[in-house]
Amino acid sequence: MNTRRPRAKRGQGEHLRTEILDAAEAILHETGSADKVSTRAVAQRVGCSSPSIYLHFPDRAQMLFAVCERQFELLASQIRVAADAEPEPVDRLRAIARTYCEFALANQEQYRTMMMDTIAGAAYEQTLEAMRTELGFDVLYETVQAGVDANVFAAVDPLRASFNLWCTVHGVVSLMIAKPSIEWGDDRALYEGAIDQSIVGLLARPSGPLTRKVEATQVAAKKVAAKKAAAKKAGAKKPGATKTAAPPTAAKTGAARTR
Amino acid sequence: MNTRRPRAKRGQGEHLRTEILDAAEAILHETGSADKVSTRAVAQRVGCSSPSIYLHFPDRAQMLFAVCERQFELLASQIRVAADAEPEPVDRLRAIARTYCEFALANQEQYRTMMMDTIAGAAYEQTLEAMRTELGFDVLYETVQAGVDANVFAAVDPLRASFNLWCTVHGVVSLMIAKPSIEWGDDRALYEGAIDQSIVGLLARPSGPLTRKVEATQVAAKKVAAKKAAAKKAGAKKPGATKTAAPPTAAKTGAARTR
DNA sequence: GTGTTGTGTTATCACCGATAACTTAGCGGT
DNA sequence: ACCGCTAAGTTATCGGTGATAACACAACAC
Repeated sequence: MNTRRPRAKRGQGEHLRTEILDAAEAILHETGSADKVSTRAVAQRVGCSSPSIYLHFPDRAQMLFAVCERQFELLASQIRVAADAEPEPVDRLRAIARTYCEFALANQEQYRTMMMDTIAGAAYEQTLEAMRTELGFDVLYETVQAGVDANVFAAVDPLRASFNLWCTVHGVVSLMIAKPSIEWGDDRALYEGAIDQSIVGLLARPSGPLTRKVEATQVAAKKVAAKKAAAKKAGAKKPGATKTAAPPTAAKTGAARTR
Repeated sequence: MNTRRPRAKRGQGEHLRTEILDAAEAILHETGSADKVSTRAVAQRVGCSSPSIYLHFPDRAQMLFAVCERQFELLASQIRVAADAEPEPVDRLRAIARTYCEFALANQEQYRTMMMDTIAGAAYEQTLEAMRTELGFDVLYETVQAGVDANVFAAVDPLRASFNLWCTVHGVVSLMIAKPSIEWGDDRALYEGAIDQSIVGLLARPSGPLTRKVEATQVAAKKVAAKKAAAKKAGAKKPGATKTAAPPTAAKTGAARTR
């Protein structure tokens, strides 16, 4: 209204930008719905007028993208850390995939806007290219490659195998995110099962020269079975991660809009 | 304005409903973007006023949902037909998955709104339950079950295995749909590869009592490898299926909005 | 004829993203 | 000390959205 926002100093125009991002992130977190992150809502929270946002972002979409990107920057490092904690390719692969799933379910709206919405256009193409490293795909690829080299995995094309694993993992979390009203059961058991099965499919076949590897296959398979049983028993969900975005509320209130 | 729409007879209220659905479907098909299917646009095309839509649908979302559901009704039968054409479990599974992918890529916007958008709420929960049959999940499950019974597949939980396959397939098509600007290469090769790898992971291990099945595994694996090579060579896309919805155009023109 | 009600309409609200045109504070140059 | 440029915001406004309330009227039952 009348209370003008104190103007930033000459070089400090960027400050409002981060303020906008903070506000948008807060709204996204509170409402659990990207739809609610409107330019006006953000502006009101920041304490500026809505056109001011266009001083720093060409688009509402780009603003939202920037918000999500901030979160996604953590993903690669999380994956890297999780991967480095496991020396064996199989465990390493599992750790990578698990971290990816946990991240997606802990940041559902961010994951949705980045990975399940179009938000395309020329500006985002290269950003998505960059996301290949942000998503930790490199780590995944390296791990598969290492597994193939060590004859732990079958001699498949590592790029293709990595992509397929990515697809599976994305598939399960995106379904869970897109359809929160479905009775999925234990989230964790669900994606762990999908991961396990994908990895099993990747393991070296006994056809090769090494019969010793057959044993490895068997061991891994047994491990998988045991894990499944354990997961099935544990009815309780992981404490913090899944419910951050509160999807049911979002579904009732906000999601009736276009998206 | 002044030209009132000729009112339907007493019992014929439903007629406008289908007219609305037709118009919405046409707009969806022409623009390639669900965002463009606004109540006003539909109303204008039908030749009625926009509030009239609310006579037949509680929501814009439900209207869109009804449009997509009409398309999805074809999926189950398509899957059933494709499955019945293949007697062997492996081929059957591949046919099911392939049909699913082709459907998704041929009806991208419908697939997106049904499977990648929240549009949740109480009304859709049961509809999604019904979708389990609409998606042809039953056929998939039965096939996996049959394969397990015939010892062609490993003795995994068929439900879980089916779900995992569904996840993989959904993962690959949803990524392709969500990110049309990425250079995916040959669409078909992509999802065929993912399907093959998933199926290979499902095949019976030699550990079982039947050594004869090992051979089957080998044959299938070889088939997969051959297919991959062929797919890699064939730069041209399949003629009809993939391009119905014309995703690149959609990305350029319509999809710049929020979604 | 006279209600009742199905089938619509017009008018309107509260939003939304985006742009044009205007303000004003801060800083460099003279 | 002043002047002007421009960065950093503003107000006003446009066209569009989903949704609702209040009204109009034709068709049918009685």
